[in-house]
Amino acid sequence: MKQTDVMGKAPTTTERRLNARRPGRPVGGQLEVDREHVLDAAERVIARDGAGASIEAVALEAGVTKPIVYDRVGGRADLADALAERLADRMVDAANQALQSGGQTGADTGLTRQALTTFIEANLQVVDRHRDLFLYVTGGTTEQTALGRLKLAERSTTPMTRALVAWRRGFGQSAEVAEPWAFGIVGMLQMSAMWWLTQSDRSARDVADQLAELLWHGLPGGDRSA
Amino acid sequence: MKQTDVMGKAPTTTERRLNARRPGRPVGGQLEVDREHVLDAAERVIARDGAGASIEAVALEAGVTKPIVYDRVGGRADLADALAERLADRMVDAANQALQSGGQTGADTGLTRQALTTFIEANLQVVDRHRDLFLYVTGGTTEQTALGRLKLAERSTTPMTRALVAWRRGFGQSAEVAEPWAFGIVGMLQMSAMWWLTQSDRSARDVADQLAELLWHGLPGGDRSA
DNA sequence: CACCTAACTTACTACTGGTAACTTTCTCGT
DNA sequence: ACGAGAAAGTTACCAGTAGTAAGTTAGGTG
Repeated sequence: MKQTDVMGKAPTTTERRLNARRPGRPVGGQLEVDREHVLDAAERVIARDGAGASIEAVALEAGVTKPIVYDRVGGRADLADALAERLADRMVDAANQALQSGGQTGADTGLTRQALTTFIEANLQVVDRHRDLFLYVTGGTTEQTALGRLKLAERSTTPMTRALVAWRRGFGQSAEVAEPWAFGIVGMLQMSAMWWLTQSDRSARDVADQLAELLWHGLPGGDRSA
Repeated sequence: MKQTDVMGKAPTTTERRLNARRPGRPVGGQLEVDREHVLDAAERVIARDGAGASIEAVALEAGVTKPIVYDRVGGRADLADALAERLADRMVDAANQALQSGGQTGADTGLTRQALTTFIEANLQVVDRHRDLFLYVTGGTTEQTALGRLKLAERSTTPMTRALVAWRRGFGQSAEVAEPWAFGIVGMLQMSAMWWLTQSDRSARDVADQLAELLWHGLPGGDRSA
């Protein structure tokens, strides 16, 4: 598998570069391997090999060597961070799309209970579709990645915080609760997703509806007495 | 497993055993190093060195060698599991104690908003007191430990699920929501704790009160219109 | 007493994240 | 035009970790 003679054909730069096994600066400028390329490869590896994927496997899948990965995306914690942002964006997008196709505009207009259910269900389905990525991102032993988990949350919560601020202001109520509420809700969604994925056989819609019920009416439910 | 209580005939049996550096079966029966001893050592190491503590460090702190740790508690995932159970128990205890000293009995009688705040605050304070243990337990890359995180949740949720079932039944409502609600609430608490520990300078009581507000009245707040 | 088993310790494997050192190509000032 | 230095790779390596196999001694048993 060692084709040392390079001059035979003139393959496209990509081909030759990715197979370059000899050290030294590559001919013809920089490798067209950027951050996104590596992140895509990482997602593929994680989807294939599970959440325990190693940096080396990512480099192999991306067709580059390890130091390239470190140059493009940074260390393992940074990789998890970047993937967390992607996943969070996908969740936000899915939720927005679901809300729009349902006739709800989500953030700007009044939030309804129905919209809340839709939002939660969309989130569950994204987690379901990217199961191992979710595990990879929410895992991580070092303190760095523990904070990275917060970053995923932050990315998810930023739009939610904005929506909550507007929502509360619309009722003339203090918006100070917006941030803890947003983090709390995201935590609820993450844990529920984990439970749903591994221990429950209910439908996503059922779980979403039940969580929406809690978030909308609160613990005492519709008719409270205490 | 019985810890063979050796007579005190030989002074410092423990001392000599723990310092035994020569291979072979120890004199005077089995080492009185049981699971609890190792778990205690693990907690000390984590409190001292942070969440990145290694098995080897745990073994050293416990005064034993690595295979002993593997024999007594199992691999790294099992260790995290066991510590998770301990932490969860401590949380439940703290919450119950706070509720009782506040005149509330928590699970059996009617739950009030005030009791909910107390409950949440007690949880936050336990996490604060065992910061690195919390990080250690909620971390972990492998799928095993990811499920272990669920185990922590499960241990916390079991009493809560029971309470919720009773609570809902008391209102003549379906108790099917109890399990997802319990997991969701625990997730909310975990994420909120993380946020509070690392990014917020509010008091535990304030955060607890704000989360209780959400869980009690729901998103629309006291006066809803939508 | 000889031998087998229990209960350790030592020493090792396999792997991982991360980095230093080296090699080649490009660029640019003189 | 040409040589020095910067740029952009690859190789080879290091340190540390989870987990285990093999070796060693004390205790029990026919």
